[in-house]
Amino acid sequence: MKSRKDTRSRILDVAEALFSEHGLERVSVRDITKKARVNLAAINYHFGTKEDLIAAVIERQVQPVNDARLAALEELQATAGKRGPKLESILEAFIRPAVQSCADSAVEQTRCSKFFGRCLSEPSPEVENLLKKLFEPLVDRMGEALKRALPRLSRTDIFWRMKFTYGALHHWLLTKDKWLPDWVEDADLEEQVQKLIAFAAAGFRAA
Amino acid sequence: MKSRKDTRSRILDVAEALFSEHGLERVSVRDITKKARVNLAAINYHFGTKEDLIAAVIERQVQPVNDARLAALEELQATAGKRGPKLESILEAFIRPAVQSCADSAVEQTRCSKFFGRCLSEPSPEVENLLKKLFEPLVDRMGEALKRALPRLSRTDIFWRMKFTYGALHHWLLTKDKWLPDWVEDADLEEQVQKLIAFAAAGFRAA
DNA sequence: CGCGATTTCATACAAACGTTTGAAACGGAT
DNA sequence: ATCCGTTTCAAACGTTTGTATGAAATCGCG
Repeated sequence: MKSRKDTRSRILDVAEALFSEHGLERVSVRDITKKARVNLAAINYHFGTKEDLIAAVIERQVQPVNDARLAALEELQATAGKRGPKLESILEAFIRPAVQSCADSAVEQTRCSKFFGRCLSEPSPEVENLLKKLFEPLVDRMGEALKRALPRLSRTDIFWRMKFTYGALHHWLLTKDKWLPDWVEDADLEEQVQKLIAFAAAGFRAA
Repeated sequence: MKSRKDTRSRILDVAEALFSEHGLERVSVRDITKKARVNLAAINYHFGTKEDLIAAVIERQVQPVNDARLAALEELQATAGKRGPKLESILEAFIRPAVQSCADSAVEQTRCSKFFGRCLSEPSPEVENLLKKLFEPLVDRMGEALKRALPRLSRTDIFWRMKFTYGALHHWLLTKDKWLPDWVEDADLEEQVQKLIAFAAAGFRAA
């Protein structure tokens, strides 16, 4: 019972890293098993199919981030006044866990960000449904909180602006270390987070 | 000389459609040749490798959009006062051509949008370099125009906010017809364009 | 220890992949 | 009609893919 979890989680780690770096489709089960130094059959034994492995990696990556988002949101609402939490705080509750989860993986800061971004454009129907399942509750709660912070905005407007914010966040995570002109002052991560929050907050407050 | 262009462009059309729908990696040359009703070897004959075909599709899709963006930008600057074009106009010059190119393809409105979004997360180094080449001049010109419209903003800030806007645009294009809650009022395309422009403009104007 | 269940292993399989080949069909110019 | 360059074709190539198999190894437990 010891080495099972060892193999299983080693596969998950390596798969996450490789998927992040090269995309879900370009990585073969052989690439994973070789780098994880486990037998080729281990993936099918532990996860079933490659698709199931992908789902497991996504779930392990996305679930805690969205849980953290929901937790941050609840804490905000618990400590907020009768008018609910401030817009910037809500956006931070949404943005920071995604960024944080990257910093946590220590070894390679960009890994999670990249993987995070990848998921969104992988068109396999299974992945799509999984993502829908993982994000639906979050979208609902975020929508409620934002509606309270911006009562003049319609639910539809909030929905679209959430989508815009979402896109900004993920495109930033996916490409923030790429195509950087040399004249860009090397802003650290925290600074960029603040810039994004300010940008989205202003966008939400647009007339 | 007649049927050559016929075959070539039929391959390009089908490839664009299939890549958009299923992603660059999940579509095989056999899928393309079968749907285009051309011989299997036609792709290698006309384009070289599959990678070269991908590059050709991307170039055919992205180049005219970016050309239209640059043209719109130049026209704006020609007719603008001494303070340069308005922020909203600059953003519209950036956003609308991408949307327009989708509407143009008539048959399937979502096709281009999807393909557009796909390119960004396909990590092949060749694709990356091609995209860099295709976007670099646009990023430069946009940066200049925005710097004139927002003189108080640093070039770095403009760069990041352009990235955010870019992400919002492409994520919207990629997912606007997906995961739509039933309570979202069916806003038409033009309305959504205006929402995005307003959102980004406010974001750019943030303190 | 010895037994039953779990995990690892080397190997094999069929299918799908991108690409190549050489001959056949075609086009327009002479 | 003949010729030459271009384009199409059916067939095959060697890899690589995801998955399956059955035996060996390893484990916890009585």
